[in-house]
Amino acid sequence: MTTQFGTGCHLHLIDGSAFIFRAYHALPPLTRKSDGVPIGAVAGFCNMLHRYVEGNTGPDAPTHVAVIFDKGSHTFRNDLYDLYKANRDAMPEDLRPQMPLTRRATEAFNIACKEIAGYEADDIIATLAVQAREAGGRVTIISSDKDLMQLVGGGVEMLDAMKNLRIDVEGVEAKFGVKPDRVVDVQALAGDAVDNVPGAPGIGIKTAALLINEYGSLEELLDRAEEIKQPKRRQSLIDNRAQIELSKKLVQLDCNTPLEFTLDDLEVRDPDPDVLLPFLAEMEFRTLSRRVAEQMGKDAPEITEPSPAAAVSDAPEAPAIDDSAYEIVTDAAALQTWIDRAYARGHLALDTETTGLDDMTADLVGFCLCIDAGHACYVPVGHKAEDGGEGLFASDTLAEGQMPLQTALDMLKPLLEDDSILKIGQNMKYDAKILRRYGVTVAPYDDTMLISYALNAGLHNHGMDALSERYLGHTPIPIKELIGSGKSQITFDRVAIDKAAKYAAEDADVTLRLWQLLKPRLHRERLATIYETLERPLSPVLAQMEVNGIQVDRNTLSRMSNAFSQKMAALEAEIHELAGETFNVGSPKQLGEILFEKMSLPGGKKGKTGAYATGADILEDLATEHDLPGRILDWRQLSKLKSTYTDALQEHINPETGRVHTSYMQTGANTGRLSSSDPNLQNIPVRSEEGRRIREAFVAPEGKVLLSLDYSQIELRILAHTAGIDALKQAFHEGQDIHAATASEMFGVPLDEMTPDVRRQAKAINFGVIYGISGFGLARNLRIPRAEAQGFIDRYFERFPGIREYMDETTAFAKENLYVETLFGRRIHTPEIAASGPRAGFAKRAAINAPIQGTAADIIRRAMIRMPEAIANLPAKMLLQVHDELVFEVEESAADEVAEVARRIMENAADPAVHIDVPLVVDAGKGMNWAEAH
DNA sequence: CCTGTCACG
DNA sequence: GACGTACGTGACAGGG
Repeated sequence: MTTQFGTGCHLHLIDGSAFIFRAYHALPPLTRKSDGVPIGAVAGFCNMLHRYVEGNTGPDAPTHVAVIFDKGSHTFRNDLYDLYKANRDAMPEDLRPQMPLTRRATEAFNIACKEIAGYEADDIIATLAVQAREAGGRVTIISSDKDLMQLVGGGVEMLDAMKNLRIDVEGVEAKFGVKPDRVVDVQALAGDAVDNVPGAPGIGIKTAALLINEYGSLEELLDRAEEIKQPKRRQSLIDNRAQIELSKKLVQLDCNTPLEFTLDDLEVRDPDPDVLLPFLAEMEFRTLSRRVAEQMGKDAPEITEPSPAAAVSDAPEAPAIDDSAYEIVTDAAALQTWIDRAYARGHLALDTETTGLDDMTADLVGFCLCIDAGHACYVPVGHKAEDGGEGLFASDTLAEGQMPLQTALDMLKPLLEDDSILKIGQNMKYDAKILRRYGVTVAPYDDTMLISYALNAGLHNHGMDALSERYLGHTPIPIKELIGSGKSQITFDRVAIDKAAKYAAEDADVTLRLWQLLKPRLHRERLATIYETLERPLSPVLAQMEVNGIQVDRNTLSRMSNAFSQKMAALEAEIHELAGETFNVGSPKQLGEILFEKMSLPGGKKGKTGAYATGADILEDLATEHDLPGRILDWRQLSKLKSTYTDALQEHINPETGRVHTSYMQTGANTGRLSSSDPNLQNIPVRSEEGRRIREAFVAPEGKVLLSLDYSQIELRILAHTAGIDALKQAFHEGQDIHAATASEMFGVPLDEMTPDVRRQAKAINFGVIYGISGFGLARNLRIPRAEAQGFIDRYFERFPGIREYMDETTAFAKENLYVETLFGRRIHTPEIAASGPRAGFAKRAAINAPIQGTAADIIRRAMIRMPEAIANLPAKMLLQVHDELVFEVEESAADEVAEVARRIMENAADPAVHIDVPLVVDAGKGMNWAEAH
């Protein structure tokens, strides 16, 4: 029995997003008990819907109702104005996964649930409201969004559900000073900070209303702007005409949204207990389930309390990992089935297969999707036909039985970019960068590697094979079985499709299972905040930095290589002369024999392998005995610079971009530091004059400069704060030279009488403290007798007793918990702390160092995560991170402004999560190259 | 593949 | 009382 919508009908239109955000902010971050999935917003949303349904009685009750949602963040307004809503904060990470659940909740309450890609909920509401009004019905829009006020009148009203306040034509006039049909004109003039609608500068709602009422309409006003008496207003309108007209287009709701349903489809329906109660049970809403069941005269559904044992078990039952349910997708219809399944589920595991390991150059060979454990599909798109040949003779034509690449991309793109669909990957930065090159921006995504790192840094590696073996008891197919290794290695596009499919599908399957297992642990182990604030959001930032790359001048490097070659040849001749024979200068073994056997120099010590140690410290000691060790040191320095830097860096210049693109490993260091490889741009020389010149090859393009900002003494500042050392804190507050201040405090030398040597010793002690000082280590570093070094340490602890306390407390904490924590709560596991013997010493020092190094790492991560938004409207790119330094490439004219913006972000990066008792100071430099900027 | 060496923070 | 020690990384060359 359906009623044709018309006179006497009453349509309720609920602004779904407003409900969700209200629910999200009203409730604490609740999680579902059984698996830790965040569920607070869904709970609030359901309560609001329930209360709403309950209140719908009496003569004013709706005959038709719909909840309208936004879909995706990109709408036609973004095409009009790319900054539209650009100042909105990103959706909180724990809210994203709840979005699809709110749709399911609406359907469970048997309320029509509508959204249309590319349109805001407001446009759909506008279209429906106009249709209903034209059909002679009444409309109530349940929202307090002022953008909807333009719709009020002629039977359309708004209802602020929270304040239970009806807004009619008079209400709109009270708010905007004009009738609803002129609201857009006022908004166009006044602009809107929330939505980033520009409007006319200097004109607010009051003035706008005044002008519109005087001239009748915005168009009339703009045409007759010259007549305005107030010079400021007149000028603003004349100067900003285009911007005002654009603003009007942005605030004007679209009443002609293409709808695939009619008003009749929105008729009020009673909830079906067999749908609603199971849903509430699935969400584990105990109170609401009971209440709803009671009202419906049904038994409350059973919600089992997860047993504590189940909560800590790492291996829930899942189907065995085998390839029986892996499917090769070769046509659009089959792919669409998988895409539909992903939409229904709200998440999917994704894996890409490519021709290589370098995500800047590798080509796509196939995609893999997994939605339920054990069920995965492989979509081959780039496999080459077999023809028996290899290398030059290998076929370049595509193999049969694949989807056209572009078709697959076009179909997958909306899914992979959909805000409400979570993508899951293992090391997703790689896949995201590959897909980015094909025009697909994967978001939002979870990364099992990063989840594992947040949970278990220090316990094990976070590669897929290690995780699969440890948590699933399954050894994935080694890639070597497909592509071989060494000289005969082939690229993935030469692998037969059926074999590739098994490998790829297994990877996606394993990834999904790991996610199902590890993700809930984040909440259970109270590490969700670490993952959500320090890991997940950093990944796309790093991806962008890697894509940016840094320009490296090949000629500079090449010239340096030649110069090094010549000097090395001269040194080599000299070395052979001094040794009395020719030998391989680069062989420590041969060198040791020459120094300690042939020449019988003192101090020859053999290591584990029976070879003499010939490290720099030993050669430096020997340099007083003979000329040879010094020449070896010089040769080694040049050899290092040439092989690792001036030669190798040239090989890393990307031919397409002319730049060097490093790869950052987010899980590379246990403490939270990043590591950099291929090439490592975190160890470019700087300490020696000769080495520093290599930084001259890192340049800015014409018209731009490099900007380098680095934290000054960040680890010592963190130590002063965490250990609560008042003398050090005060020194930092007063901006003193911290090493000199330490020396003064320790040795009683007034600051103005400080000698460089005493300061140097204090500096070594300060570093020693951060590393977990030992008399032996300090003695070796300072080249002083061990007793003397121990004396320094004793005196240091006497002057700063808080440091010893910090060390004792930290090691005690580590022994108790087998991990230590940064100020932000990042956990670094220290299982070795329980060991005995020399290993315990290592573990103890690592445990002392980790919270300090790790807190510094957390701080710069926070700065990096905030940086893209801070510099979004500046001509600047963030290129590199070197632990306490960030390097930017900036248009010359904006360099100083960017420096100040970035400095502010870096200096305040700990706030508001942690208040550091000591100011964080950032030094900035700029120049044509990295040497000048640093 | 492992070890020694050395570049960085 | 002896032992071996500064913390965290990655790249390269030599040598088995």
